[in-house]
Amino acid sequence: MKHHQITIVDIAKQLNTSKSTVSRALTGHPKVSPEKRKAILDLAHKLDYQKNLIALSLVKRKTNTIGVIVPEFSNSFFPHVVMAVQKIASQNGYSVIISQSDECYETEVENARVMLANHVDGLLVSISKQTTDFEHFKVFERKGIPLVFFNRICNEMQVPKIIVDDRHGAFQAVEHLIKIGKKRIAHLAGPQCLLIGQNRMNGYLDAMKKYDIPVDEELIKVCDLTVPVIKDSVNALMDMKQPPDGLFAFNDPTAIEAIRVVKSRGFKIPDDIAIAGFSNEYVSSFVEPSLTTVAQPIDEIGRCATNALFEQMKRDVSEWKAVTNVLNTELIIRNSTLSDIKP
Amino acid sequence: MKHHQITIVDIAKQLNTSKSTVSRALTGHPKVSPEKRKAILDLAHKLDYQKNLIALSLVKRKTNTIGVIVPEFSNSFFPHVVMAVQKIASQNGYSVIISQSDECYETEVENARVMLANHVDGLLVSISKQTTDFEHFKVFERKGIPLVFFNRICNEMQVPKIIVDDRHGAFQAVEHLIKIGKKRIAHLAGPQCLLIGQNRMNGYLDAMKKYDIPVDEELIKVCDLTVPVIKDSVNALMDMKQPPDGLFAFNDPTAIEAIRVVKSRGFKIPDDIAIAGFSNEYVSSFVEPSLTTVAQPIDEIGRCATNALFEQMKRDVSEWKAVTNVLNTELIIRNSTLSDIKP
DNA sequence: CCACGCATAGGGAACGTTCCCATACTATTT
DNA sequence: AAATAGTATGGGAACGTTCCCTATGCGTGG
Repeated sequence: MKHHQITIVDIAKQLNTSKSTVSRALTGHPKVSPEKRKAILDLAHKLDYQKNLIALSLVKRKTNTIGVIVPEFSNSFFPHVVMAVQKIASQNGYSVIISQSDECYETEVENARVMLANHVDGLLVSISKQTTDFEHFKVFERKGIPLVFFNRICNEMQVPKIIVDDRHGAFQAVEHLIKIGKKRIAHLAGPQCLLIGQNRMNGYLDAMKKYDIPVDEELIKVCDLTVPVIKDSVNALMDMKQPPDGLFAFNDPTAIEAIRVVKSRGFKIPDDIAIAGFSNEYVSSFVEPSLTTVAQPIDEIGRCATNALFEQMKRDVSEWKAVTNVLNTELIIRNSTLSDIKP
Repeated sequence: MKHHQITIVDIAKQLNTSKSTVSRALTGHPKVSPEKRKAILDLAHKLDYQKNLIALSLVKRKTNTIGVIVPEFSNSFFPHVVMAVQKIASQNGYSVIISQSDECYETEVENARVMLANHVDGLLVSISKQTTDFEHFKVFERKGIPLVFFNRICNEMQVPKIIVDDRHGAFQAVEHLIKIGKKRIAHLAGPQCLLIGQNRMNGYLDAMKKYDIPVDEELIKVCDLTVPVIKDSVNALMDMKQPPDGLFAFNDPTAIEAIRVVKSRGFKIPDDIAIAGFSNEYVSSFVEPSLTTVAQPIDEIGRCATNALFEQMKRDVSEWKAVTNVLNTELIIRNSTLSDIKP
């Protein structure tokens, strides 16, 4: 015994009218007599009638759904961005389909395929650390589906991008390390295929250059964001004859892992080595010592990206804009770079 | 100039065949000649053909989508559960629509409405702290759409439920406080409309009873999970003539807030007051002192809930089961209840 | 009294797919 | 050689909605 869904045809039959009239009444079309409208609305309510958005999507060729592809949910950054996205989307009557690439290229391609098959009206993407080919996103452009990158962007595509000023943020963090008197400053760099990896490294180099500190290649370790590699890198740094007295990490999870290693080896933070991260994860204010970091305007990133997407969706393909929106970062100084700890 | 979507009809026309044959070739139906199949598959690939899942959903009356409604994403618990859900869903060829109620009843009702309109094939729910009426979920039962509650459940509905043994977990935490010698143990309780609020309170009472410690009503403060209320409650406790020497909090964020207040007033943890939480948030191992807490099997909750939902979806409405799956918790002892801190 | 305008209502195509049924053709069996 | 079985193919309904087009009925002005 199949469950029958109530449709406008059912309502029409019961009221001896046509599905056209019922449709008009339900969508608030003016040309329908008040009595009939009331009868239809009442019956619809009584029967728990729910418009079938699937059918509507088919005929309108528009799903009122946007997709979001992010690398992962394990840190606080992306869930918080998604929160902001969902808020704006639902204000505009849109649903959100979220998927995670798990930092894996193949999964990302599959995610994109699912988004396409589900006919999202627009897509927000922050790419995985493995992604270097963008064919799976270019399909969207060809099909006329707007795309907006945020945080981790694709440079070779002409679409709106929301990023923070990673280079300047990194510069600020390293400058701060220099200003508190550190000389040998190491950098745990992120994947260099990610633009943010390059930019944060460049910020590091900018600061070193500005203060005439020679860059020691040995002090720059490119990591892939996995715990074992971070551990090895930090151990290698601290094993040096002249270990670093300052450390700027690609992001907070990396910095926190570095803190763990450094502490377990008996070094004092920040006196032996001062450490700074990037992204101001929720957890960063809680670690011991609390982590100096570069904060990103998470809500604003989500809002800007979603708004940019909706703007794009309103426009015809021929009028698509490709502005890159660079948001400001803020250096947050905490105990991992402050020697006089207040209670 | 509208963007035209490639359909099976386009492919059929180009190859002088019918849409039926194209459909068969694309779905892997056996009765199609090898040459024709190859020609169709090749052309489909060449044209970037993407099956329209919307049309498919309409004809199959099945969307291959499940919905998830959670209270919020601001802590790590729900995002991690959602990760597990998505993993299993995508393994089964299902997409996931996620929405947050923001702990607000009205938003939850709206979320449920959207899920219904999008015709999800099943729904996973953890209710908001305000929810006491369940009409918006009962509609799903009436429409034959399976529903599974997890973590924060609805007792009055006969559907599968995945919970942890909150009562026993709370008991373990409080027993631990008693065993390390604490006598005046306070409880920062959660909303009593939530079953987990009641159960954790009961676990607290169980432990007190077992060890013949009289319960002082003044030591039980019901909170609503907002920071100001937690602060006030903790301050009130510490202002008492005889302040508590142990504290069991409804969840980790509450416990962490309590740690902040207690520390800022100059009390020593755990010597003056030992503190335990519930849920083992990611952040809890990083706070100073690290927090003793009751861990929930996050992945398992997500997996069990999703599997239960898929089981239910396979069955006819008349054969729906309503088993409640109670998962075990684990007490994790950290420095907030350990006086001899190792380096 | 008839033509006309206007308001309301109904019929039916369209959206893109699947799947049942019918048809045409080929191969097998008696 | 004819009947039969089987195979590949095409036609068309169905899913639930919107919206264009047409029909009906009514009142009004010439």
